[in-house]
Amino acid sequence: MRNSGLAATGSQVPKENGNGLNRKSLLEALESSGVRLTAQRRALVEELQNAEGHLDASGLLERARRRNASVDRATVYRTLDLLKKRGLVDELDLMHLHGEKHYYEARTGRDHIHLACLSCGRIEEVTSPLYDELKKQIRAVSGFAIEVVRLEVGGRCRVCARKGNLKTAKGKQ
Amino acid sequence: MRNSGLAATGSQVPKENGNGLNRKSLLEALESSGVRLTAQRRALVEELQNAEGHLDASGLLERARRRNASVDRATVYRTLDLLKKRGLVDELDLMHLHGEKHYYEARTGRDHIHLACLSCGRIEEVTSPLYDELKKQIRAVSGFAIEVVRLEVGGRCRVCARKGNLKTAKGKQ
DNA sequence: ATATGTGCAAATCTTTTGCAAATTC
DNA sequence: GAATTTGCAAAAGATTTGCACATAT
Repeated sequence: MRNSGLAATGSQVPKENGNGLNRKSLLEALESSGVRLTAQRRALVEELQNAEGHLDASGLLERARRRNASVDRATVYRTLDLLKKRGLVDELDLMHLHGEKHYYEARTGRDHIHLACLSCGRIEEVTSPLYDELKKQIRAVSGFAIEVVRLEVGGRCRVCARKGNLKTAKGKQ
Repeated sequence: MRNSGLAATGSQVPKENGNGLNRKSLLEALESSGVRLTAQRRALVEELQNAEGHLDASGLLERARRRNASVDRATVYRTLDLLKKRGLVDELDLMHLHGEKHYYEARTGRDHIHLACLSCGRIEEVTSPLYDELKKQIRAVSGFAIEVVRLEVGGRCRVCARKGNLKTAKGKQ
């Protein structure tokens, strides 16, 4: 079970941006498909791209407002829509650990699995060849043309499991 | 890739209730863990158990009201909370095909994957040994004590993919 | 008698929408 | 100048909460 190809990274750490696994940046992907962006939208896309970890709409709004205080949340949602329609971001719930909001992340690397600790709220990410294989199998057997896949796990992280922590992370962040 | 152990069922068909794969009913699970239910809650649990396919909160409310017209939605949500806390239901989003509501299903069988067709809205379910293996691997490598897992796929079903259908299922149901 | 569950109404939270003004092509 | 984008305010949709009353132990 060791050395299975599965790789894990904590999410407090900046996302690996530009290592061998990654494809294009969001901006590159948009431009190369002929989408013209306003300055406003470019700024939003950049913030999302540069974010460490997962951003929700209001987090993205907050960051965008540091550049331009007059950005409105409607613009954030409309820009996220644009990215979603093009399959450039993944939309996550992180097991509703912090209410109903959605989290977004640039889809510029390899698909990964999100693990949410129900005790401490920590989010971990893992990739696995088995995951890719499973997707292939689903495609083959169901005939589905897969466009998005989301695998989320809830439980207790190694540390909390050892401490015997209760589930308490459900409070608002 | 054939005969891989992966099994698929369309969700218009009643859930397999009582075949070899299933564990206990929700009621059995609750009673055997010493939970006492009011008539109201028992009715809700039964409706959820008997539902074909996936129910959202208002669907559950509607069914419950056929028995007792005075049930309130708050009671539905409170009962669902009870079940969630005990890990007896799975909470799904079905790729937000119909807005932000959640869908619930009794967790009395084997974990399965949900495939949502973004064109026609059809939901299919598949199980796969690979899925179980992947969960085992995640557990082994991350150290997570896994309590819930949710794998959702969005795309176009075999029929819509063949027809070249566009994505249109996003309208409210 | 004490604790728990229920209905009702209001509140909350996130996301979406209509519209007029501003910006872009 | 026609089409798209923006901010603002209001609306919408799902879920949660406070509270007085009802039910259960």
